[in-house]
Amino acid sequence: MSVPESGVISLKRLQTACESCSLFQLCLPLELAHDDLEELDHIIKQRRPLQRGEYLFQMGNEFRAVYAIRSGSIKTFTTTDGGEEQVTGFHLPSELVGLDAITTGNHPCSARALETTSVCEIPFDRLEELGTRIPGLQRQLLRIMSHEILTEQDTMIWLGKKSAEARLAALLLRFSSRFKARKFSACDFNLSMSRTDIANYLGLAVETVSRLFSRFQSEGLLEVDRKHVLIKDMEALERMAGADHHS
Amino acid sequence: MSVPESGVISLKRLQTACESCSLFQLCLPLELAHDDLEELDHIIKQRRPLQRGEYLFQMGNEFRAVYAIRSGSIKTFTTTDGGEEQVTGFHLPSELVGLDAITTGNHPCSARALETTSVCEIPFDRLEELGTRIPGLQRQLLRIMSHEILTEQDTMIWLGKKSAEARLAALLLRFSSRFKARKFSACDFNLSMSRTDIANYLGLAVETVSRLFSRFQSEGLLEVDRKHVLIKDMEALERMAGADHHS
DNA sequence: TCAGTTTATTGATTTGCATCAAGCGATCTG
DNA sequence: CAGATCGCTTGATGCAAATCAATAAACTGA
Repeated sequence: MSVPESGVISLKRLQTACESCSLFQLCLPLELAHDDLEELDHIIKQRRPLQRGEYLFQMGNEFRAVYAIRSGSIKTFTTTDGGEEQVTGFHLPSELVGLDAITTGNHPCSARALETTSVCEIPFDRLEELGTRIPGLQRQLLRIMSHEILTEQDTMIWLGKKSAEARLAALLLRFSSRFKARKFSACDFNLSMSRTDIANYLGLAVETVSRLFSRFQSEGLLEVDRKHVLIKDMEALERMAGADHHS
Repeated sequence: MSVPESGVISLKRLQTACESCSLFQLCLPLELAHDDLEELDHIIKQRRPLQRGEYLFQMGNEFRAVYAIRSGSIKTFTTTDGGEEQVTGFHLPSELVGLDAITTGNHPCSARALETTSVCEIPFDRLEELGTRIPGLQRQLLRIMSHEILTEQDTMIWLGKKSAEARLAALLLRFSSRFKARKFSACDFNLSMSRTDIANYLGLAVETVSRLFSRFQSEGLLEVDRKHVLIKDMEALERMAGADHHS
């Protein structure tokens, strides 16, 4: 299937996109009328796929659009004063990236492809305008943002209250449930990001993450092979992820 | 000034409220027309002030409204599986509480007054409906949520990458700039929350926070007396807050 | 295909902060 | 007003995870 560098995608293609979960987060729970769907289609642009390491946008760039991931994966990160990188999130197909830029008008973080990644661009001013005419769309946008706040609160708890093993277990479970939501296997998936990125996101050292993977494997909780993970004892992981730092 | 237990507040009162910064976050940047302001007024309800320790809402409660703080302060927190409390935020006058409940329809955290606190209740369904008619209002709502996401990303960086001293310094600076935004002194303010709450929020032990306050004072960075803080060397604090964990 | 680079793993050592312990002032209560 | 409880502070000790160090394995590109 050939994809134009940038241009309106057909309604048929949008529907296919929804089905293949790529626009799931914004469209599916909405049950949009045919006309609304067509309107939404007209403002969405398909972009040339990004190669591994390419930037979707960089910190400080002007905010014009949000992006729905169709396939592949993205990491977002900021660069601190000291030049250190802090990973703020991993983003999978169906999810929306860039919503944290609304207030400031500039992207507060950079977004980079972790593998070959295909995204749709949704100009924000047009989405906002469309939202005033399609109440369900506006509401869904608020929902998505509210959900993002929730996820981040969860992450804050990991970082503040949980041990290294609990954090990694929790992250793996989060991935698992996100894959499951897209009807993929919940136990068997690939990590497109490096150990360094995982460690960075979890506020740990690479060595610690590496050791934990080894330990989880030796304890029979899972199998890891490079980027591939196979969860063998989901319940044990859940117990581990739930445990508070000291208890 | 007597306040009805629950009822429509007058337009005049709403304007006063905006001026006194209590609805700042939602109204002020908006420059609403007189008619719009009146509409907004009709959906806002003044609630009886909360006493210290009283709940505004509890985790699991049905989500019906967001709350704008007029005076006082609120802490939000979740309770983990192990019964441990995790403070997720401190909320000052002019700020909105409860936006994280939109997705789920139930409050994911509890909100409790840290001191005598007066709030306005804004039924969410009516706010949403009003937003479809006043585009500026809808946009402001998105902005506020986006800003909340940003703040939390910041907090995640504190927890993941910063030393104990950097975290406390950063929190004090955040308070300082929030007070300043409300045209209060940026250097001289009261902390309505306990050391335990601060420690909890920052992912530290109470003892560590206490030691840090003592050290900051002995180094001449600030003066603390019970709940009162006077920042004496803002730049040193900024340097401290900016430093990465290892550098 | 082979040097050069990046990424992952494992071991030894250090350290920042939690934990344990004890004391003190303030507020509560019968 | 005495005893209990709570919030805060300070000191001594222990441990989880960072850091340092070394090697292996996997990519990179001429």
